[in-house]
Amino acid sequence: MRSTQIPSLGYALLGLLQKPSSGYDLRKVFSSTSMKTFSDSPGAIYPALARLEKAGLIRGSIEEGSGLRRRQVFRLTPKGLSELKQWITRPVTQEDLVWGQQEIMLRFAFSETVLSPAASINLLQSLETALKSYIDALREEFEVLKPMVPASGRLAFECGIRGTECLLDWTHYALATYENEGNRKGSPS
Amino acid sequence: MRSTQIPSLGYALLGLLQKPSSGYDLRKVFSSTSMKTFSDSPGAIYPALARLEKAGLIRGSIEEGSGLRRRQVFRLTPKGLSELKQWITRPVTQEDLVWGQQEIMLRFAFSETVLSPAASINLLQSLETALKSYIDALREEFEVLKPMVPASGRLAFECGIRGTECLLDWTHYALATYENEGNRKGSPS
DNA sequence: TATGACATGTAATCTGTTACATGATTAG
DNA sequence: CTAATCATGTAACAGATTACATGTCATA
Repeated sequence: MRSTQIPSLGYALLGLLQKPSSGYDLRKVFSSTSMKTFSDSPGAIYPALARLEKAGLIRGSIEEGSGLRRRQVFRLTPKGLSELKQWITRPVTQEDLVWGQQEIMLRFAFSETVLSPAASINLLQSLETALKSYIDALREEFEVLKPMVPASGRLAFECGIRGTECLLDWTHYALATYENEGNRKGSPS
Repeated sequence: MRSTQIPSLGYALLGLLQKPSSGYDLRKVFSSTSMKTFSDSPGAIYPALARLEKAGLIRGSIEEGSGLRRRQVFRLTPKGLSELKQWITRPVTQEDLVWGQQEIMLRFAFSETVLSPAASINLLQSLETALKSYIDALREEFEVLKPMVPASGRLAFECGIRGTECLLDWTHYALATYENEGNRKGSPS
């Protein structure tokens, strides 16, 4: 019951298309950088691009400049940019956390260039709020679960809690980083 | 290119079927506990159970005891138990880490009851090794990436590194826990 | 001119999601 | 008797994976 109609591969593509790219370029990003969580297979990317184009979020144009091979370069449309902005701006829900941090991080990674540092800070604050109540919920569930499971089960659950706490620490670190940057800009050099 | 033919829902079901359960019981586990990452929808679970039964890994039998409703209870077959053991015992690869910690934690959570505390310790040690080299790889990639991306991109990447380090800390904590338990059992009370 | 890398795509298949359908039992 | 809940499923569809197909260009 995710509130999204576009799967996260779609948003990853929209985000990367801030810089116009071909399908092949995008595949290389997925296979070479540590966005390997996304598939670099043509059978995933080309259909996804076709869907985005059909939805009017991107626009492909065949590039025939300097004796190159046929290469279709995709660009964000205004509609696509606005969809991307909405996705980033959306408040972080408990559901987002349950389902995984990956998509939240993707939103954050794109937030600064698609919108602004202020938007990044907003997203971090929203994440911080969601994390705090999520950690409380996990701790409560842990108390209930503790007597019912073997040591490995308890430890696995604790791993989840620790990971979430670690993410919360990171949001504080990230917010501090933005504050320092703001000060450096704001104060006379 | 995951080395698994059975999707992780299948293994989650096998693990839970250490205790014989109906499809409905299993759905309740997914919806009520924090295994919400798995779908609790009948359209996922019943077909998955049917596949496992077809593969000979579980066996369903209709329970007609005390005027109950029709209820099919599934049990692990010897083949299913052996498949489950193999899945847990498999060494942790870099691929497993890229794809997400979730499945590794599931393996660990089941390890103690399906196999033994010794198996849990083995899995932790395998995870530790994989994490160390993965963290090195991430750090290297970070150095390359750092000058090319905006602050939010750098921070998102750092979040990944920190999360992985946090997981490594947890493996040490978990190993220490098992050592203490071993001592308590081994030493005179 | 043949080989391999570039670039794009399609087809078969599998899994999961959503929504609906079925029947049995219990509570009011 | 009727409504709600238990328990099981199915059908239609979306998306990903794998493997294959196609054509272009560079180089040997």
